[in-house]
Amino acid sequence: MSDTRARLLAAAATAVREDGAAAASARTIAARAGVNQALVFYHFGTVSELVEAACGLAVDEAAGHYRREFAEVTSLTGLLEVGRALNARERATGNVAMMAQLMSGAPHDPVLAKASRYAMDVWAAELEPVLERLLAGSPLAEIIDVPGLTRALSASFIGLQLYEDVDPDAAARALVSLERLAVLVDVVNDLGPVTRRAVRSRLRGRRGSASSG
Amino acid sequence: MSDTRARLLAAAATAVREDGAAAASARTIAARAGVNQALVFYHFGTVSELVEAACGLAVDEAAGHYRREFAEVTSLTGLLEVGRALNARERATGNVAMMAQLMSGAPHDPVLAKASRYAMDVWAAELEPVLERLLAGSPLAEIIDVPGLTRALSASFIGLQLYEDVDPDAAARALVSLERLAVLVDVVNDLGPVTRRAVRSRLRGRRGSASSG
DNA sequence: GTCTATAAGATGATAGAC
DNA sequence: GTCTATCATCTTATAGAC
Repeated sequence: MSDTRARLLAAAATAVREDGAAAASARTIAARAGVNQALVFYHFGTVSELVEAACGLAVDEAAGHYRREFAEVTSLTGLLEVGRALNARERATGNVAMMAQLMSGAPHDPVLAKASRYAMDVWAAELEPVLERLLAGSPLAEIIDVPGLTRALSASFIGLQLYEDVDPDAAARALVSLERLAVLVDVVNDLGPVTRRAVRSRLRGRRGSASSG
Repeated sequence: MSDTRARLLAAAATAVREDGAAAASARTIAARAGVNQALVFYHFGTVSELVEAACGLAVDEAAGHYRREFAEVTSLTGLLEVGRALNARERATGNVAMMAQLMSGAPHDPVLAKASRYAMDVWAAELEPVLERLLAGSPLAEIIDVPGLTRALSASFIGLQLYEDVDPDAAARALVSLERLAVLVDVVNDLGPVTRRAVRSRLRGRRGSASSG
């Protein structure tokens, strides 16, 4: 890959992270890359397509880092700790902010919508099999839709990232409380036979009650 | 309040909802309001300040609608149903999309950050006392930080709103799976004395383990 | 309070020299 | 592949007529 292309891709990801999707123009990106503005259009056609390519690469790289760690997790508590480290690292690198910016542009830019969808799918593809494995055989398996929960978690972290720029203290507290909730799930998941049966029968009775009335 | 001011406020909220915060310029807002572009600056100083005022009003009005319903809720399942109706309605009116757009502009615009914080605080002020009341005396009260959970829920819905424009089917599934999780919390909350004690002791043993390990 | 006109600048995108 | 130059259009914001 040509040097200019690579520089533009790196600069575009940084621009989205630091300036936001709305301010990631051909000129600001090119300035970051140290190349001429017209090269954005020569190499990528439109600004959105450059951003799409750049964020796709960034997401691929980021998600790949955790494949091995995810594979080694054997409990929900363990997943929680990997998740905590992952979240801290990705926030520091700005990848979550990048995804949040991407998604905020999605409603009015089909190319950014496509890029956002790809990003969410990549992360979900990493997380989903882990959750599937950890919840197998649990009383929760009957009520929890793993693909759905995977997406809910991913989307929640996007929302929390945006909240962090709005009210850092409140966002940090919110994150901790989500982790507490995960501990609850873990506890229910690991109950002894008697308690387990009690919870299970209650879950059965309630299952879908929120949907049906 | 003058007619022009009111028209600009209504138009600004609509512009943020439908065009996105990035495209909500003085000209697009004024065009929606049917007034001259210069009046944005005469009445509100800057575009951001107009947007802030408009979204503040929209949030006040939206949150107020649910005060009575929230007050009448007596169970987590009941809260879930109010939440379901609330979510459906606010999505339809575009208020969640408006908040998401507001928050996406927050990192690079202090005025939008202030508006976002206000919006989150208004909703949290409605939801927090309800959760506090419903969880009082529950084994969960020991592990759940209600203010934190309130913010986590609010932020999660922002993330889910953004996800909806990216992948509607996946977002809908994610929402359902969050509701299922709420049923789990409700079940644990309503356990009989024996099961309750078992869960409680396990929660105690685990409490904070995610933080300390 | 509302308008026109305008300043000063940013934007996406293209043409054409090299 | 890279550059300069340019177009048409958009932006925030202000000055000043009415």
